[in-house]
Amino acid sequence: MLDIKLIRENPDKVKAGLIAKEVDCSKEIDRILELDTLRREAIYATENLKAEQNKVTKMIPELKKSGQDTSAVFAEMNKLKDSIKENDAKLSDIESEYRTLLLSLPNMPDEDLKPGGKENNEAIRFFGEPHKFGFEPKNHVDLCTNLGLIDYVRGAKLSGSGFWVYRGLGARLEWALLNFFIDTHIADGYELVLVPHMLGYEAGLTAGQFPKFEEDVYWLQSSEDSQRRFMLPTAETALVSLHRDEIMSEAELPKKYISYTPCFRREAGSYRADERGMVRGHQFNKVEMVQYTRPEDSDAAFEELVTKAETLVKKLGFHFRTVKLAAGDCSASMARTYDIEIHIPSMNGYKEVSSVSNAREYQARRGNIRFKRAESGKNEFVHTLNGSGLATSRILPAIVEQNQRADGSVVVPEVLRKYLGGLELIEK
RNA sequence: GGAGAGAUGGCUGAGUGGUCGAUAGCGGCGGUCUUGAAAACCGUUGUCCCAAAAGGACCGGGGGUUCGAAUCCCUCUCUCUCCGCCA
Repeated sequence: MLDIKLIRENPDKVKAGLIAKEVDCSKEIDRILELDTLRREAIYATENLKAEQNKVTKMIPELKKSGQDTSAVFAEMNKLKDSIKENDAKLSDIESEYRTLLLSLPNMPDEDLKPGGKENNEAIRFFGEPHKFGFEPKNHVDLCTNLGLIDYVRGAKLSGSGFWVYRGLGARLEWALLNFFIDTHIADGYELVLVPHMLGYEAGLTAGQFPKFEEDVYWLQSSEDSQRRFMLPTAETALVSLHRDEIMSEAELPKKYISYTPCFRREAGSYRADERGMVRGHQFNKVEMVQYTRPEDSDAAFEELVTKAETLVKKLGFHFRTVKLAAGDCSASMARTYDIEIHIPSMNGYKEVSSVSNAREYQARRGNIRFKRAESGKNEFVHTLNGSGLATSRILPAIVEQNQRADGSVVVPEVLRKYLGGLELIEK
């Protein structure tokens, strides 16, 4: 959620910022400004009436005590009550439209981002070189199937397309990756948190998925609306709500969390020929990193998260590039995002394996997540940041493709061997 | 699943219709005393709306009764206890 003061004082700047993000919210913003004025007028009117009511209410016991006739006062109060009710109703209409619109606005992009979409993304760092093969490399679907690591057919049998089954060494390799990630993060001082995989509406609202993207997640049916839950699309949704409606002390910041969860996404209509196999499923495993920081610390935290993700990719032996996303390619809630992409031979290009973002105050405002500044005693919104560290569903195919040998066997990355009983080679 | 009891400020816990935004204790902060600390004593200490003052709102959420609600009624959510069931 954006700060209404910013919108009020600088509507053109906000409009321009969102246009850089390729979202034209000018109409919404104009309406928000109208509603903001109406809202404040209504508050003023209602509060004056309430003040009057409070004043008279205080006098009534004394009038009664002194035996005076109170019926005229009561009649007057009834009239007051009616107009208060009327005004309150008007105010609540205004506020509900106001709030809905305000919640629908995306975050403002950082000023140093290039405007526009994907085409303006900018690779800012490279590490290593794309792997070269002395033979015709196979794609990960064939490799995984031949080696018995992934069972695509039975995945589809169980749950339809977009699902797969990890089997045997494939399952163990997946688990080894998760363990490697988790151990690395713990060593870096992050707290491991295991969260529910089904979340209530408020969590989605805070993270910024709702109200706009309610259709992107899987909802669980329930007869009671208040009990309605969805399967989390990323652990970020849970971790960002961990401190919702809390005021933290300045000393406990930054909060550094990691969580492993499966992630559930509908991915409606997004299949493409080059996204076979495990690149875009409805369920995948991910270790997510989230930080809550003071505003002045979030840039450094962002760099820390990017570096952490890069280090994991590096340790697995991948060539990668880090891409600074243009404003329009950052997701709605985020002020800035860097993607880390690795080269997957069969996809003949780079695929995102981690996405690190700074939401700045956007999520904190939605979820009312604050900290008390020690010096001033004032409450301020925290900044929230998140990053994948990492999603396995693209790492495993990448490992298999990049580490394949001519005979179809796959070399296990060194950092994973200790999780696989020292296994060095996966072969048939 | 059945029966019952609760939800009050950072915590504990009073308050059952009229200066109650709320008694008290603990904790926190500031001070006195002390070489320093502890103890003791004194003071202070919630959040939000509004540019601010004035004012208003907030005693789990929502609704109602009343001139007036933390207090009465309805409803939802959550917590606890007992029984049953399951792991």
